[in-house]
Amino acid sequence: MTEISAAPAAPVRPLRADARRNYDRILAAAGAEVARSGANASLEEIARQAGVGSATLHRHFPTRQALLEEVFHDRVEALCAQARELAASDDPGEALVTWLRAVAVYGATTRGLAASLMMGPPHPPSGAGCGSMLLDAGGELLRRAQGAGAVRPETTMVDLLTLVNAVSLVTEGVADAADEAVRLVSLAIDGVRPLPVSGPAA
Amino acid sequence: MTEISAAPAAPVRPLRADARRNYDRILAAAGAEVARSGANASLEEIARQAGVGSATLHRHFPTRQALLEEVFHDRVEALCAQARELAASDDPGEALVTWLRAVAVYGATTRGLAASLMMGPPHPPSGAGCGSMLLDAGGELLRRAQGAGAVRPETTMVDLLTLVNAVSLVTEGVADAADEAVRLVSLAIDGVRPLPVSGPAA
DNA sequence: TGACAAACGGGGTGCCCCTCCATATCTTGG
DNA sequence: CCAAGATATGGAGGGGCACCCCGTTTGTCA
Repeated sequence: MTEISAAPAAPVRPLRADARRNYDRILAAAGAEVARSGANASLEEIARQAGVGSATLHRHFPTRQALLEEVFHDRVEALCAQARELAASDDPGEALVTWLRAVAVYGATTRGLAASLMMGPPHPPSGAGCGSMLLDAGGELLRRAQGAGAVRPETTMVDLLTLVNAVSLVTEGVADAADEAVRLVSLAIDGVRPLPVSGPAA
Repeated sequence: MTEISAAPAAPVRPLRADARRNYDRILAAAGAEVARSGANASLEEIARQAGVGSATLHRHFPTRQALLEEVFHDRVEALCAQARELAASDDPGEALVTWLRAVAVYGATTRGLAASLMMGPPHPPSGAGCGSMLLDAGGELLRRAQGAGAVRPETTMVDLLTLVNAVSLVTEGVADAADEAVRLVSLAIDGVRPLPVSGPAA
């Protein structure tokens, strides 16, 4: 988890040894710097801390988004793993809600993550980026929850994640970000109207 | 509404004529530029388009936030007016929801507004800024809705506006921003769980 | 109308993103 | 083991932006 694993899956040609070393250094520096300053951290500062020239950084990561994507890859993967675990739960409705809260907390406490997820193609993230990973992992949870009748059928994972991400984005950097995020997500999940005499999942 | 009205309420000394002219020009240019490029519009470009030096802009508006606050003042005031009208509705629950949707649409379609509202002091905006204005105006609606039993009593206006703002922020700039915003806000208001046989407001 | 407060804006500083290209470093076939 | 060629590097430079200093101009009012 703390180990930076390696370059992307199948680079047609393996990177030269020194190139790969720099790649990893940049990623490590970026992780630290983004944690400190958020998604707009200075790329030059990252290069400086990694001990490489700024050109090297730009060669490895053509866009800021590409860098962030890689920085957060492991953390997003962890969230996906959690989704897969929760998919085995015998209360699919609660499983989905639990996961959404977890995503919100992660996003609210991990500086830059939410912003990074919003950077890609407008909203339905397309490729194999972090957005799509979450979308896929969560999709399964949503399907099950809907199957169990715990969630309205017209709900989509895109909407849910957009909402959760919006909350993360807005609570990021606040003192008690995690609490705030959980509270807002819970509000959105439960709605603002009073529960009928006995709620569906009370 | 389209007229830029004047300098803030009570500047202890009235501005000199040329100063006031520049103030208004800057505000107009800022409105245009922010509409084009969002809350991060270049301040130098704004000064350029207003035909003033950048120092003049900084003298009138010490921070970006101060400028945005003034740019959006009228539009926020309009939303507050709408809130006051809606406060007379005989269905306080629906009135609140209607207003929240309106705020979301406004925020999603007015580039920079949502970002500007999030810039101030973390979340419970304090002073007499746009955030507080909305908070006050909406507070009345919320109180009535809660009085009518249409909204859970522990809900706060700060949370509601934060949520709505988050949605605006995230949908800003998307093609069908208004639709998207309304859909997400509605989702958050209604919650994700299926309605019981007959919903409270069906 | 003249003197003084008020306002102005050019230009400087420091930071940032991104690219070019002369140089240095790895890798591999002989 | 070594050279030739492919790869990778990073300093320097172009273009922008935010913000401030301070000599100059412009209203204002007695």
